[in-house]
Amino acid sequence: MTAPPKASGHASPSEAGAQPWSERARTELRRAGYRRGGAREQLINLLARERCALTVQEMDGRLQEAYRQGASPRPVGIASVYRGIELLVELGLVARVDVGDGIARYERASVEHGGENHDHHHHHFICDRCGLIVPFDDQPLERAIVALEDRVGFAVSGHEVLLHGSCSDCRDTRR
Amino acid sequence: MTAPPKASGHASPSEAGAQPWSERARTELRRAGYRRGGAREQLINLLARERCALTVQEMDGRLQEAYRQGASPRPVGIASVYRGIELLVELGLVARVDVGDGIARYERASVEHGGENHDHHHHHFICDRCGLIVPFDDQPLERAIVALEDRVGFAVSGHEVLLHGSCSDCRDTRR
DNA sequence: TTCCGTGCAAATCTTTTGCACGGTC
DNA sequence: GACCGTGCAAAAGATTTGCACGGAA
Repeated sequence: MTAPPKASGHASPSEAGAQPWSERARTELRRAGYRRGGAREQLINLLARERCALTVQEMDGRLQEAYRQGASPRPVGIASVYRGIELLVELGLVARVDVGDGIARYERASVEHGGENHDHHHHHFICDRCGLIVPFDDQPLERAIVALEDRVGFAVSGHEVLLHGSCSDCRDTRR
Repeated sequence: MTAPPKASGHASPSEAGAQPWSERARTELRRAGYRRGGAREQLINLLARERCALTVQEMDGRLQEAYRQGASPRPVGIASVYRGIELLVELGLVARVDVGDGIARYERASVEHGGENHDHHHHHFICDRCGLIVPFDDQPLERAIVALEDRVGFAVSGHEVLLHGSCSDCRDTRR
């Protein structure tokens, strides 16, 4: 857990309009009292570009490559990736997804507050044989979960559904 | 992935009757060609006793304590816990649950084949503030997932639902 | 000018692997 | 008697932390 520097403004999430995720992320960071920095900025841009979950290794790899191609003045350290991700998760801007292989993955969180602007809310199917991860969404499932959230005695802030099994390729190739 | 020693019998799951989980586990292990061993046996008994997810550290701690109290001739090494768990997961007898703190948890898997004997199938609510894990089950949710499983183009062998949020204690104690 | 954000390297923690011995089949 | 299962210790990864410097406010 990180201690916010000084937290100048109010802490409630902004109106969460139809603005792109990267804008929302920058706004929330500033609102929470964080300064702007090069590594964090590159991380946001990277996550904004991706739809589905990435590992820290993958993020680091892409940032290294961007550096090699002259896109940034200095290399982004992997520690900064971890620190940036941790912060974004704390602020609810990024969701962590554990598919069961012991490596954490992260993707931008969709806006869930108003119910509108589900800017790509989805869940994951995992092939336990080859590791393939396929995103999917399903409205009936979402409805069932929302209904359930009201019934349980907790303040639910997010949910995650994982389907494990075999993808079509692996099913055919019966080992 | 572990290579089965010799795999004497057929590999399909047994009829999965109303027998206790520990019995089923021992049967499946034998059926898959594995021998019986002290550490594995103690691990099965431990998991059979627990309803919800345990970390490897927790399992190891309880086995150490059992040893100190003379319940076993020699201490169970943590490597054997990892190896035993891996095997049980492979055979579908144990399910891995990742709640998002980077530490793997394991609990016995319920029988899902016939639909009967759901011997404690459940999902988890996680308090992201204090780490509390609360199991819950919900029939409408299960129905939605089963319906979805038929619709996706994969062979789904299991599913997991995680609700993140704040438990009543943490919600009251607004930090 | 102050204090935060960052890169680098070391430290920590979880999980895996190598090896030799004792037990199961 | 052959080969598997296990404990111990070392190794391998993933993630976190300490520290000094450059940049944002």
